[in-house]
Amino acid sequence: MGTKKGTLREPTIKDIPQLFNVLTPEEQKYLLTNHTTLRYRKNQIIYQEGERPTGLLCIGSGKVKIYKEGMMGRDQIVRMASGPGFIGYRALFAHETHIASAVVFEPCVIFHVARDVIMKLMKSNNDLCMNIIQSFATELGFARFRTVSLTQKHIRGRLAESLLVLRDIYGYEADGHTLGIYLSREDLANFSNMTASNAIRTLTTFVKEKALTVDGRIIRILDEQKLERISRLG
Amino acid sequence: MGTKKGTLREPTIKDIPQLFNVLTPEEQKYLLTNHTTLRYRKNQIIYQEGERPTGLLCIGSGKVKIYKEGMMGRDQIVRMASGPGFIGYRALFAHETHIASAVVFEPCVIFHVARDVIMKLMKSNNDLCMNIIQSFATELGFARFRTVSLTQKHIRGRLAESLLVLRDIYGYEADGHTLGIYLSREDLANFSNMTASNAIRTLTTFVKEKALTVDGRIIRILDEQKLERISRLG
DNA sequence: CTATAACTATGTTTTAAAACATACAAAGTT
DNA sequence: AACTTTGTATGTTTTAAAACATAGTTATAG
Repeated sequence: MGTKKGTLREPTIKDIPQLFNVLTPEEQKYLLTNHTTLRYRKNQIIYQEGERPTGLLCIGSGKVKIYKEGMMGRDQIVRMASGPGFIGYRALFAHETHIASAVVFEPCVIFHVARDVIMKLMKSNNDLCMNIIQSFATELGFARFRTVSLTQKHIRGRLAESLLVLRDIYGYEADGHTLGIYLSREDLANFSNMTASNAIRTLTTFVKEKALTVDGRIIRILDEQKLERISRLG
Repeated sequence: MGTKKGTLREPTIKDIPQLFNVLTPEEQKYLLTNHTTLRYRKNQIIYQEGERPTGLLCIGSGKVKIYKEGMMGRDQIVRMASGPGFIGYRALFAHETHIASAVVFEPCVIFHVARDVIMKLMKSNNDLCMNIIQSFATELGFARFRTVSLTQKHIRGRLAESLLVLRDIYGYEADGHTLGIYLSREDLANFSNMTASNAIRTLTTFVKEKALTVDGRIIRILDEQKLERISRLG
């Protein structure tokens, strides 16, 4: 659950099991000499809406925010990602431009596997295809689930659910209560389909109801059951 | 564009190009003897939320509504499908239960390819994998796009967009104006994230604005430009 | 062929959430 | 240190959409 892993040693592409572990020794060798390692710092843009993907991107470590620009400059965060996993692969495989932007939230090590290289590997290795299919299936399921929540739940329910989703993705810090991601109120709002004002207000009421405590961007969840109840009924 | 195709002759699994055309003659033979053809009539349930998928389903002909149950029995139509294409494959490849239900909207011929059969074909045929990946990529893109629309656009914009999406999927009848799908006001509402009352009301205003005419479930689009404008700005 | 249910239509009321308006605190710059 | 920017907090107003109410209309079943 912790987020320390990346601080111990820099990850390599071997740390992306859904990519590396299914390859034959031969293919592994090929991949090792045919990828690049990119390092990003906070707020750097990995790719932007409208750009053409050049290959498969794999998060080795770090945290990434993926968002779409909505009406009147109101962003919608469609996904918060962390390693190990793929980003930007939808556009790659749909042969389209990116429909969302990816920006670094916490320093990242990212591996870039050029289109031809990943295609060649996929041609020779079915398990890799199946893993990519699995990623798609999971992500599409999550997208469906969230669409219903974001369109039908009320503000309290949306925010409570978002906090629980963030817990599922990033877990807690060592104390077992502090959310492992430190979003601004605005990002939290953009992840929960509401305005920043309402995110702030609603967080405040959650604090009053003793479901959590807040200290700047540090959110400590005190009562998961209560949040789950709010998420379900709100 | 037309919807007549199915009435001329009953489709076979050969009419699912993304499945059949990429197979070797050998594999085609195997598939031909290892699938079942299912016929459904209006309102029949193909699968339901919570059920476990048993194989890949391909729409040969007909129209299918795929929806998720939301809060307080309010359904959300996540997709309107027609042949040739896959349905229910997300759950199959995610190894999960269905997260949405599929119900027949217009009489369907559907091909069922058992899990083991499709898996075997995918193991031996990469182009098939790539086609399935392509389906996922397209559908995920659509889901993302719709999430932003359904959460951020106002009622008029959502309804206008939904009508244009339905046009893209089902096209027009021979007259070049009549939408090729006849949804109830409630279905239209469930596809546009609004209540039936608001779908009715908003349709009425579109008629007054001469963007379309309505006769029961028959919708004739008169001014696509106007709808596009409403979709963009609303 | 009536009865019952499902669908469509429209007016009225209520409510949730956005928009707007300040204000204060923290962080970063010059 | 003074200044600017950015993020957080709260109160007030406005508005979009839901909820509610009622009624006509069309299907469908007994």
